This record gives sequence, C-alpha cells and structure tokens, in this order.
Amino acid sequence: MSRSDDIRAAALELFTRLGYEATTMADIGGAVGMRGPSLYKHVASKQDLLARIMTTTMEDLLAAHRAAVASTEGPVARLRRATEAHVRYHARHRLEAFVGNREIRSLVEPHRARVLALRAEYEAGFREIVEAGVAEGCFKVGSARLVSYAVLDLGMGVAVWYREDGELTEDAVVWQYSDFALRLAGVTSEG
Amino acid sequence: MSRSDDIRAAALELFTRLGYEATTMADIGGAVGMRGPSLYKHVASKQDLLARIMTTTMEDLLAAHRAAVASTEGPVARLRRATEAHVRYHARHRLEAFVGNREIRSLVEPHRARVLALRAEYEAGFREIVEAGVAEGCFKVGSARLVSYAVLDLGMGVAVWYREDGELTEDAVVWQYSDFALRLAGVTSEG
DNA sequence: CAGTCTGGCTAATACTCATTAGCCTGACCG
DNA sequence: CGGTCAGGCTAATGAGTATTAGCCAGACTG
Repeated sequence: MSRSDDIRAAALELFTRLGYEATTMADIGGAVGMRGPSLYKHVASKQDLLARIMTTTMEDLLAAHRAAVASTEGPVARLRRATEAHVRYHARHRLEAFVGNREIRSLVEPHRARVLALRAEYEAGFREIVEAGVAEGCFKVGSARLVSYAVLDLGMGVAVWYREDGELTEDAVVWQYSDFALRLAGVTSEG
Repeated sequence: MSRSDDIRAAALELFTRLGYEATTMADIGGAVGMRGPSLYKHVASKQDLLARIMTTTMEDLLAAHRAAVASTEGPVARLRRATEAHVRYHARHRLEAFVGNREIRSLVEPHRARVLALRAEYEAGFREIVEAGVAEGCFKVGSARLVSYAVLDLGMGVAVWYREDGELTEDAVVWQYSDFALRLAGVTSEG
C-alpha cells in the first residue's frame, strides 16, 4: 500500500523534526494531504506508527551488523566492516536512526522492551569484537566497553549532522569513521 | 531561594526521564511535595524552567571550554584539556547535558536561538583547535570538521551512559576519552 | 493584637489531541 | 443500473494539561 508508506514517511519526518509528543495526527495528515482522522483508514494509531519505525530500524541495523561480521574474519577487519555498516546505516537512514535513538521514552510496552533488547544485542556485538581484538593483542585499549560505546556514539552523531547534500559524500564519512574506530581501538597490527 | 532550586532540580530529573513534553507541572509539583498550580508561586512557567536549564548549561560548558583553552598552549595540549573539560562536564552534569542536547526542539524563541548560538560557538572552538593542529602538522586528519564532531559526540554519549556509581570513575572516563580525542586527531607529535 | 505577606490549595478556564461515529462520494463490478 | 466498498470528511467524545483566580492558614511585624 503506497498510502501507508507515504504516511509512515511523513510521520518519520515529523517525529524527527518536532518529536513524537509534539507531532499531531493532524500534522501527519496535513503532510500527506488529508485530515487527521482520515489517517485511521490506513494506520492503527500514532503509537503504532512509532513502534513500526523503531522496531524495523533496530532490526535492519542488527541485520546489517550481522552481515558485516559474517563476511569477515579477525577483529581488525570485523571492527572496520561493522563500523562501516553502522555509519552507513546512520547516514543513509538518518531519520530512522535519529528517531530510533531519541524516542524510546515515547514507546509503550511491549514495544519498548523489544527495541531495548535489540539495542542491547547490537551493543554486545560491538563489545565482543573489541574484546576479541584485545584478547588477540591486535587492539590496545583501556576499557573495551568504553571503546564500543564510543564507536556506537560516533554513529549516532552521524545521524544528527549528516546531510545528503553536504560537502562530504556518504563514502567519505563511512571511510573516515571506520578509521576513527580503528584509531580508538588502538590498532597495533592488521591481524 | 532553596525552594526554586528544588523545583529546578526536580524538573531537570523529570525532563531527563520523561522528556519535556511528557512531564506535567503536576509531576514536578509532586516531586517537591506540592500541587502543580502551587509551582507558580516560585517559577514563571514550565517553558521558563527549561530555558534556564538549557541556557545556563551551555554557558557553563562554554566557560569551562574557554578556561581550558586559556590555560594551555599548543593544539595537542589544548585538545586534551578541552576534551577533559568537555567529558568532565558531561559526566558531572549528565542530566543537564542530556536535556540540553535533546530538548532544543521544545525550546521556544528567543531562547532556542540563544542556545543554538552558544552551541555553534562551542563547536567552533573545538574545530579551531583541530584546524590549528593540522596547520602546525601535529594532527593528521581527513577532515577537521569530522574530528571535532566526533569528539563532541563522544561527550554527548558520556552523558547518556555515565553513572556516578558505575565501575568507571569520573577521572578514568575523562582520561580515556581525552586519549580518544588525540587518537582521533592522529597526533603525530606532542608539539 | 491587627495587618500583611508567603506559599499552599481547589476550582475554573481555555485550550489541544487521539480516537471514534457516522456520513458521503466516486470507482469498480455484476 | 444497483450495490458495495475504499477512503475521504466533519462532528462528537473524552481525556489531559498549562495557567489563572480566588481562597485560606500561618508566620512574621509593628
């Protein structure tokens, strides 16, 4: 259904710009050329719009992460690829990522628990890569947890400031940020 | 006035936990042992509570940054000190920093413009340090803008996950993160 | 002890919203 | 052509909420 997709896209844009609480059904309707109540012919509720956006975002991100990890061997290559996937997702889907990070508070159970679980899983994936690198001696870090937090936070930042029409291409950002990740991990060898 | 301070502190905690829009005056009143309307004997409005929190936060942060820069010479030392100040502020005042970053959308003009101007000034300060380091040859970076964004984003992240009673002390986080900043900048000499 | 000020309370005001009800039109199907 | 139904609309509904009005007790003050 094209109409539902239009509505989801409009909701995403408005949630990003105004926040979930401050966005009204009338706003969303206005963005797709109808009145607020008419939206209910296409979507279940405002909360459902948010839940779908946040859940599919985390699932996509986790899928991208798993594909990146599965396609590589060794902590250095894995950290690079996982960071590439992370940053690329945050650049390419910056609205989804932005809302996904900021609006957990507005998400109601059981969706909230599900999204938090996915997020915890995602964080654990990065931490494991860093810990493996430390164990194998190819990373030199004070705290593996701090490094994985730092790498994840960098991606979140990209979702905030990245613009498709900015001076830096998506690839340029992706490559520099995966270098950042290796620098943060204190890479000592290409093992 | 002790009462006003209590109210501001309660509002800060609630804005952090629930968000500005989702926090009611009755919630804030409840947190300090009075009814919602009674708050108006002490504060002008809900919006005023937010404006004070956000403005003083950015002013404090900028003051800490200027003190750090003024007390040091050379890009390497300056980046280290500025990052220390940045991370220490975000650890020590994580609620203020958290709200300050997330609730600009809820801030109404002219406060919003003022806070955004302060924030732009703060960002510019970091970028200048990195650019100076590149010009002097002691940093090796792809894009000075990206590095300064990255360093700032790391601080924001600290405000999200740092806990006073966590396993890492404030100093431990501050020191590791200032190392992170130098690693991101690709420090080549202690010039 | 009368007066005033502080800081609380409840009730009223004046919205704003998500959601539901019920109607209407035009497209498509037989 | 008669019927159905998708997808719009306006008008309720019902709740929530910032803020204001107006009242009141108790603590100082002279």
